[in-house]
Parts: sequence; structure tokens; C-alpha cells
Amino acid sequence: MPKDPLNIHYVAARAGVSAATVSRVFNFPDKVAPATRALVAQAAQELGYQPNASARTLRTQRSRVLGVVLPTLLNPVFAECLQGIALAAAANGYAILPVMTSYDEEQEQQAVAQLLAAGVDGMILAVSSPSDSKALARLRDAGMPYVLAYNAHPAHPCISVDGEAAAAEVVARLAALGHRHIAMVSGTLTASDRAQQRYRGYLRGMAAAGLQAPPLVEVPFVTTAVEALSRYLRAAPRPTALFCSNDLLAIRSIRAARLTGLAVPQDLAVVGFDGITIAQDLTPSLCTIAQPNHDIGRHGVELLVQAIDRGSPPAAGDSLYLPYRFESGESCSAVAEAAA
Amino acid sequence: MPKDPLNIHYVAARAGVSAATVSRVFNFPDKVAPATRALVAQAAQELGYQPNASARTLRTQRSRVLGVVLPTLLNPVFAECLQGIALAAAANGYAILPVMTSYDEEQEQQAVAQLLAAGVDGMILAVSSPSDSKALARLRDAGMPYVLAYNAHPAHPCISVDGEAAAAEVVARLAALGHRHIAMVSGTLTASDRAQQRYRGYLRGMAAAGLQAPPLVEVPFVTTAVEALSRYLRAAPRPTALFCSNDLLAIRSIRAARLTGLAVPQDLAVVGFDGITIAQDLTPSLCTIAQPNHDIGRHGVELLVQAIDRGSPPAAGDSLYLPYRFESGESCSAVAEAAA
DNA sequence: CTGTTAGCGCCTTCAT
DNA sequence: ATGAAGGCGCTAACAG
Repeated sequence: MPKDPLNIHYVAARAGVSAATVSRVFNFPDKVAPATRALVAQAAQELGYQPNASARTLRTQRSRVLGVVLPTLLNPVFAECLQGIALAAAANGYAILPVMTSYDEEQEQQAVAQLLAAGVDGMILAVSSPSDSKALARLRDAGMPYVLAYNAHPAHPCISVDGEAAAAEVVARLAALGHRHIAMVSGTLTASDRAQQRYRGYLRGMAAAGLQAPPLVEVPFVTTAVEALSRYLRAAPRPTALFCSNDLLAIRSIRAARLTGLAVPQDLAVVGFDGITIAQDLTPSLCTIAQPNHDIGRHGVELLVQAIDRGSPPAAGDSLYLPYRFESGESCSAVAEAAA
Repeated sequence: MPKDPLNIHYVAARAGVSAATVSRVFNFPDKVAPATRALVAQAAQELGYQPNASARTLRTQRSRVLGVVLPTLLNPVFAECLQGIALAAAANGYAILPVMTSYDEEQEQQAVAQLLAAGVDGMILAVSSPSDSKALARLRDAGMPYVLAYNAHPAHPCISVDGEAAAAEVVARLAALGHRHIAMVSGTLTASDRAQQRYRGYLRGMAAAGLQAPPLVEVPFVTTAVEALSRYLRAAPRPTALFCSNDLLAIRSIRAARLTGLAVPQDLAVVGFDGITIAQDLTPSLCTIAQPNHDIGRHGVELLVQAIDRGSPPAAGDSLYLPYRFESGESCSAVAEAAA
């Protein structure tokens, strides 16, 4: 049973050296004679000693902890991204401190305040609206290194895909398949920067294809999405294709279609966005824009770690736009003859 | 612009009091005269002062951080649980430090070691095998408060549902629907305590129904599950119902069935386990055992927090078995006449 | 009710 | 190459 005060002095005493030497063994092994080093390592090993993280943080002003601010883990996109963040952080010797904000700006601010007080070395966040975020302003003022994930904004360092181009590509492909009535479905547009990017891309794509864009189908509450979508699909005029701002909505759209008696993709083509892992194992498999969610997290961590090491926060110029992939799935096909 | 040393003394100076008083305002507001308290609060507010977490932790030996050890966030069950943990932790003034272990016992040990060194106040874990876990032994030796989630074991405090009873119930219901050929599908059995519980329940249920249990269908790799299951379904004799040890496998089984030309549920009834949120919006909606994933996380946090407050780790007797619900979904129906 | 004092465990000059 | 000393920011006794 180890004595209660399992600190650096105790190890030092056992190894017959000073506390400073023990500290060096853990931080700069090269600065200690091999023999002494072995002695100390041995003592530490036997005692099961590990340097106290708080004391080390207090002294060095570096916590080796990264804060993570995400809307929710109920959307697999963010769960997958967090998994990537967690793995990359661990690989780089960092721990993570995640906080969920429910797409709420007020909670984003609180999360940032909490993480600032916790003394994290950097933060990765996905926020509602980067352009006017108080939370981001606070980070910048504090000189805290941070990276945005999934957001896209010229004034901030972002890891993302070009959502606008991807959305435009979706529309182009649908148009090429003969679809002329293509509607877009999203959650509350103002609550998500992502949805806005994608909507812009949708509009651009429609214009490029010479098609008229019907009004955006906004579905505020996830829980009632199927119901709302069913109502929408029963009302005329009905589109032949639906572009959904995320995969969760696409899945619910497919259900709504089936409940309404529409066959997917024959009567209604459905395309999602995100590339959540599960989507490819559904039946029909989901046609979507696949994002490298894991890598978005990983690159975020790496960018942050590099910035921390070199001592200056990431800048907008460090932004990374990763490649996306149009994943053709069974939920999307050419428009049926009768409807064309 | 706040001065660099934004510490308790700086606030104290500005409020014209001592550091101790500032500390008291943050920790025991009642022990300070209302007037002084307001003065200090004002000063802190203006400066944007927040007590330094590391210093506080070093001094009090309490970090107000909870460690979380989970296999992966790629399975929505754990993502949903973590969401519950995160919310409950925040509500109780705790931060969380999650670590993912990929169902690997070696990584479970590393995670525990890391969390121990980080000085967390308690831990919530879902491990592969509670009975012989070195990681749990280490926690117990260290006197670290911990709770298991999803695991079930008489020697440890667990938050879970009765997976065995639930599995038995599934079999009973399938039998009542006329199914006589009921097979069970799982991942690597040894990698998951949950799968083992459910398999025991399956066997018990089969025995109770007077049915013979065919060999367990073990699908080691998630990525190749659809392929393996398709092969299995094409080979005779084919079951009329499939009980899957989790929802992810159930979803893949449904896909495998369709690829094989089998209609679900007419030709093959499929039942899952977990109750991941997305399952009810699929088509067919998934028949499953719904677990309160969010609440499992929440109760884990609450049990831990209570134990920490009272100063003694949770005991096996504190285990909580939450209610599960058989969620009838469209993926399961009575056996077809021809096959009966 | 408030101030003084000491030290949590560690790292980091500065000396030797 | 190693040791001695001071202080990171905070809280908990103890005085007053």
C-alpha cells in the first residue's frame, strides 16, 4: 500500500536524490545521468508514482487538455468527429474536455467560459454562427488557440468541407438525373451555419441548372420531423427529389415518404449530407455527401497542437477544406418517366 | 484589456479586501457580509475573473472532473450515454474526461491509469469483462469511486438494465408470434459483457419456449458484417427470426436480408437491442429492446456525485437496474403461414 | 466578519 | 550533473 503523500519528494527520498532530479527524469530525461535516471525510474515504478497533473499545470501554465464544444452527440456526425478528436488527442498526449451546447448560442458562451476557467490549452468548436459569435470573440481576446469544425468563415481557422460546393454538386447531379422539382429540407436555418452553407449551394445549383427553387422546407423540431415531412409530401405540388441538409433529416424523409405511400427512390429521390457511418447500411442505402468526420476531428487536433507548440494561435489562413465525396446510394435515382 | 496576472489577489486589491475574502465569496458566499460580497462580485465581474481550476484542485484535492471510459462513440448507444453523462455532469458542476478503448482490455487499463494520474474525482466505465478486469482492480485498490455502465456484475456498482431478462423476453415474444427457428447474432462474444448477458437470456428463453437453439452467429468485424450475414442467410437451414445483440447488427442484418432477397419481416423477423434513437425512424422501424441510454449516463453521474459528496465510493449494493422496454417495430411480425 | 499565514506538488532559475 | 529555494493560485486554519 503506497503512503498517502505519493509526491515527488517521496520518490526522491527513495531514490536517494533531490526532488529536482526526479522532476528532470520525467521532463528532460537527457539532462540526467543514465545511472541516476534508472534509479529514479525504478523508484517511481515501484511506488506507482505519476506526476500530479494539477500541480504541473499550475506551475507550467499548460494543462495538456483540449476543450471541445459541440452541439450534441445525438447526431452521429458529431459523435464520429469527437471520436476522431479523442483518438488524435490521445495520440498527441492531450486529454479532452467536451461540452455540449444544444445549438444554443447562450450555451456556447457558457461552455467557452467554463473551458477558459478550466485552463485548457486550446479549443475545437462547432458553433451556430461564427460571424457574430460572442464566444469566439472572447476566445480571440483571451488569445486562446482555437479551431472551428464544420463551420466555414474567412475570419476564423476552420476545418471543414466546402459545403456550398457540395450542395451545388448534389443539385447538379439530381438535375442530370432528370429531376426538375428539387426541394431542400433543413432544420432551423438560423441555428446552423452548416445548413446555411448548404442552402446557398442549393440555390446556386438550382440557378446553374436553370431551375426554380421552391421555398425551403424548414423542420424546426427533430422529434416531429417525420410528421411534418409527411404533411409536406402529401400536399401538392410534390417534388421528385429532396435534398436534406443532413443525414438524420434524410432518414426521416425516407420514412415520411414511405408512410405517405411513396417509393424511394422511384417516386421520390432523397439525398442527405454528412456521411454518417450507419447511412450506408440502411435499406435503401443513403445517397449523401460523405464528409471525413473522423479526419475533421483529427486535423483540428493536429492544427491546435502545432499552434500550441509554436506558441501562436491558429489563424484564419490555416483553415483546411477537406475533400468530400458524393456517395451514390440507393435512395437516389433518375426521375421516373411519368413524372419527368 | 485585463492585466496578465488575473488572480485572486488582483481581484482582492481592486475590491479593497484580502484574497481570503474573495475566495470565500466564491466558495462560501454566506460567510461574507452582503455588502462585501457585492463589492467583490462587482470587481470579479468587471475583471472577468474566474478561479483557476488547477490551483483549486491542487489545494483541495478535488478536481470536479469525472473520467469516462467507453468502447467507442461510433456506436450510438455510447454516444447517447455520453450525452447523458455530459449533461448530468454539467448540471452537477462537474466536467468530464472521456477516453475510448475500442473494446480492448489493454486500452481499458491505460485509460484508467491516465485518468488516475489526471486526478479525476470518480469514473464511469463500460468495460469488456468486469469479472477479471485489471483496470477495475486498480480502481478499487486506489479507492477511486467508480460506476460501471451497461455492465452487470454482483461485485461492482452497475447502472444497467437486466439484459438477460430482456433477451429472454424477446425470445418469448418471438415464440408467441409462432417463430420456432430463432437464431442469435452477435459480435465477438468475449469482447462484450453485454453480448454475453444477452446470449444467456437468449438461451434461457429458448429453453423456456421448448425450442432448440441453433449455434450463435458470431460476426467478428463490423465492417464485414453485412457480407457475413448475407452468406449466413443464403445457407440452409435459414431461421425465421433473428435476435441481434445490438441495433447496429440488426440494421446490418436487415440489409443482408434484403440483399439476399428476403423481405423483412415477412421472410425474416429481426429484433435488435439498445434502442438507439435513430432506430425508430428507419423503414422498417426497428423492433428492439429500448434502453434508457441517456438515463444510464445520468444515473451513473448522480451515483458518483453522491458518493463523492459523502466521501465513500459507490458499492455493489448501489447498483441500479433501470427498466427496459420491448419496442415493437415493423422489423418483426408473426411467422408467415408457409414457414410455420 | 475579515485578514494573516502556510502549504497543496511541481518546475525552474541559480548555484555548486 | 545535481541540489536548494521560491512561487504558480488557491483555500483552510487560526487569529483578531
